[in-house]
Amino acid sequence: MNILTAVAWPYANGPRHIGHVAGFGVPSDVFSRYQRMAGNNVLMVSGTDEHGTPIQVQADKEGVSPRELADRNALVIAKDLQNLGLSYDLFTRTTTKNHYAVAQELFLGLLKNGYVFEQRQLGAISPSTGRTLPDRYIEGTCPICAYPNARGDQCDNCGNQLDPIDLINPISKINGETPKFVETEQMMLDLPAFGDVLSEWLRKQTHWRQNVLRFSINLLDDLKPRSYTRDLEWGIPVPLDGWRDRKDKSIYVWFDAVVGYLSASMEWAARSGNPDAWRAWWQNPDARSYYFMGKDNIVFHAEIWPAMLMGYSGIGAKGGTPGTLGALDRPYEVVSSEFLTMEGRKFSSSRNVVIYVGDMLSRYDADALRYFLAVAGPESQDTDFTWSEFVRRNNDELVAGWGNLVNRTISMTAKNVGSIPAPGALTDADNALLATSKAAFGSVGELLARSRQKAAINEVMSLVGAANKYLSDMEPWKLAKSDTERMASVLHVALQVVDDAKTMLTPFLPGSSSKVHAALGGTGTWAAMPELVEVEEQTAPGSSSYSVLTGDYDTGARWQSVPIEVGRPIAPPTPVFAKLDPSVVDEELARLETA
RNA sequence: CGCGGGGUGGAGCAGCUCGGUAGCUCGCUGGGCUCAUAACCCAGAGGUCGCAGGUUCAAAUCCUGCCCCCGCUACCA
Repeated sequence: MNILTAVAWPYANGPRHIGHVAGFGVPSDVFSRYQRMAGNNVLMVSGTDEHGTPIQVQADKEGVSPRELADRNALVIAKDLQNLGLSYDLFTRTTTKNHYAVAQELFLGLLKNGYVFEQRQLGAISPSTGRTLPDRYIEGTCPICAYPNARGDQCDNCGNQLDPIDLINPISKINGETPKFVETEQMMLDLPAFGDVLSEWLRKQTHWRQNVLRFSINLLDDLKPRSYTRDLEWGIPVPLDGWRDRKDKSIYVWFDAVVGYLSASMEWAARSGNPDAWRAWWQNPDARSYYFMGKDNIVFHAEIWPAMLMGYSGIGAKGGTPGTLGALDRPYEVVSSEFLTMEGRKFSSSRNVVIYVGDMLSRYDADALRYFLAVAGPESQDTDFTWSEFVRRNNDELVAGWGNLVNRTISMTAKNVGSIPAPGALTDADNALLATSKAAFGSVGELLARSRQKAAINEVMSLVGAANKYLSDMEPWKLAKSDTERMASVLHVALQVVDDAKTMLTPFLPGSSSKVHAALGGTGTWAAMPELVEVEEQTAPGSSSYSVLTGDYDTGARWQSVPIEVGRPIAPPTPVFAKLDPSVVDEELARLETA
């Protein structure tokens, strides 16, 4: 089967923190790596989301162009994701010519079918720049309770939803000036025209996580036309006569970002040498697309993006015909995570309640973080990241459970045999453990296919526990002195289970599984890692180059138990995981307070 | 009555759809083992499943009301 893993696009206004990768990064990579091992044809795409007001504002503050800011942050983010081992087939950017063209094509297709219309709208703009001032950038006195620091969209004091124009003494949070409320023309996406088809479609998605589905269906009650454009230069030009060259109009960043899934698929296809290859994931009833994100993105992936895809394909209250790309498939599943909090508080860069991915990876193994996020991440409810819990999970579960099983098994083998021993006659206990191990591929695989990653990794870890217990029961270190033939059988069984567990842990812990693969005498690449490469625009040779993540992940690793090869040399192992000193908890907490 | 999630032994969670004397990982106490990164194995202590009612032979699980925490409300994942 063809599987599209569509990963939310990190916004390039700064480095990403571990909450971001908990939501979209690690889960999507675990999923993709599993699907590839299961023999499916995976296309995993994403990139940095680089347009919009926050980047413009940040760039102004730093005195650079938005493009320069985006260039810098895009590279930082791509490197972080690379170091985390996220196996993107293509991680690109929204500032490519290809993306501009595809985003504009979607807009025109929707326009042609009547789902986009022009409307004059009252909105706040900054008098000094003429740019749209989003609601949350406006503050003022609440007209209801007189609270002086009410936000443009809501009063934090009385909880009422507000319209910024009603605020008393509104000011811009960006530069303190008084916003101007003016009527400007915008292109609107006619979301109500998709109410019926969205409702019908959503109600069929019973395989989605319950909370995601409920939330999505709930949103249908309040479908209003949404502005497709903004008064902002830093965005994709609106491809219409009279709009195209205007410096004060562009496509709204969200409507450009979601198109990235499609444009990145097309860019990947072009780079692979077959420009039509993307169609196998987008125009194929046998293909499935899975979208990974944090819960704040649900509305864009369960409502707006499906509406755009349907409208472009000629589905909706106004009918229509597919655009020149042809009809496009909707998401098969929107896999949304909840939120990770940080020592009990919400992540906040400005208040220093934050751990950046780059900082984390400079001090700890990628797999230590990946393990924590897989086993304790916000899969179906908000969860809290604490340093003490991170250290505990690492030391007591990853190192003491899995790392030690690998270490003790391989050490004994190296010391007593020097190679993978041939088994003698197997006992009931031997066969029982082997059967448990083999059966786990089915149950763990099924959980992974359904994105129940916590349950999946827990099941593998309980196999690890069973193997540790098996060794305790069999005491091969005693057999080394009394019955080397029996010892050989026990070690053989244990090594087989270590090999199986290594395979099943590969989606979660690709780096350390590769080490275990090598320690068991395996050769070649076991779990491939993404590469950062410099590329040129396909459609515009000679234009400026940029960096993308890509890779060849077809390593031959398969989701199955492979009989270990008797006679393969086994050397004394080096520890696969590092135990963390408990003092890092205090060190990190101090870092949070002072930095 | 804006929406959603949650409140289960010291910590983090599962169980709740389809009611039947509470489970997992870790920690703690005691013991064992010594191959292994003081790792591994066994045993034990520890919970009236947020509160109050109700339905039922039986409720963590269903119903009603209440309390508390978190997130979202469209540009902070």
